Amino acid sequence: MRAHVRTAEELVDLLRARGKKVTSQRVLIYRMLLADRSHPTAEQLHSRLKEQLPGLSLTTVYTALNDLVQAGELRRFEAGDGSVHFDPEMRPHAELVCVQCGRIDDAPMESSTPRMPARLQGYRILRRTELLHGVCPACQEADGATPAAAPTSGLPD
Amino acid sequence: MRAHVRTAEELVDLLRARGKKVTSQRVLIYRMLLADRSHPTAEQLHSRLKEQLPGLSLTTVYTALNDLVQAGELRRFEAGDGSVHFDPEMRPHAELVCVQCGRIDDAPMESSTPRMPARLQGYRILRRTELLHGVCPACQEADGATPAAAPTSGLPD
DNA sequence: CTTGGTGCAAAGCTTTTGCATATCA
DNA sequence: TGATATGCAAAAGCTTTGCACCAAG
Repeated sequence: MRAHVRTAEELVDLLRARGKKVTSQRVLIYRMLLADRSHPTAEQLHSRLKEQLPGLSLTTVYTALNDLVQAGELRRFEAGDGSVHFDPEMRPHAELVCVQCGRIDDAPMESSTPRMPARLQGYRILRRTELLHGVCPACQEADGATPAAAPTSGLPD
Repeated sequence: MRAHVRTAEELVDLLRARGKKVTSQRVLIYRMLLADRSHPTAEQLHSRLKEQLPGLSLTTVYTALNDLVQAGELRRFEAGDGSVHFDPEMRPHAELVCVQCGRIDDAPMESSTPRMPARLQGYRILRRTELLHGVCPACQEADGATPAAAPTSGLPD
């Protein structure tokens, strides 16, 4: 089993291997993706990329992203509020989604099992997505005065 | 902590308690929801309901569903392909999503923990959604001749 | 030169919104 | 009566599609 692409160079190889063309747009898009751990939406990615390549179209971003998802090099998930996000991290993990500000972090899925059975109730399981909705540290503070939410002392974790 | 609504009568009480009005549409919608374990989309629910109440509008279905979700009596989730589904089952469980036919089943989340920490990486966790994408039994058979996928003999389930 | 990619505009879907009317409390 | 719900049509937001042009192999 091949490891997942983690550098722009590997992405170029991947494109070639799939009979795709290495365009400046894709190199840029993929590079940005790999450098970005914020789980951007297509739209967010596009607006960031336009700073470097003003002519870049949203359509192009979509097709590039879709290609990568199909190639199994990019994870696509819906945050639960209708927004669609992309994550180049392919190792099993959960997504921490802040219901207030929309921020998303990866939760490395500690020792507690990445439990993904090969089969369950007759289904052949292919992949797993775990979303943990909650309130991020920053929003807890912003909510201010809620001492019960973010006390400095011992929490019933 | 109150148990979740499980009968149409309880739903009527819930409506009253929230200062809502008990309309024939809502009673019908809620009844249908409770009887349906197929994780319907708003559109599916609407088309089924129209058989009983031809005049029912999709808008009304949406508002009724949104109310229930807000009341914490209905779970809303995105299947991963853009479709949005509703599930009256509020006990913690995973969703088995067939990537071929779109069927969705609940996975009771056996003994293996409904592990939902109160906190994780500083986030205060409110709820958890687990999606298991795979191929359902029917589709495995339909894919036919794939003996490795759906043998008639002992499955390593 | 042949195939795939890009960019633009238009089409498609799903969900929400505005508003007049009907209904429940 | 007074407030909420309903239904319709229109608006919105996001993603895909059709097509002419461009660029990589």
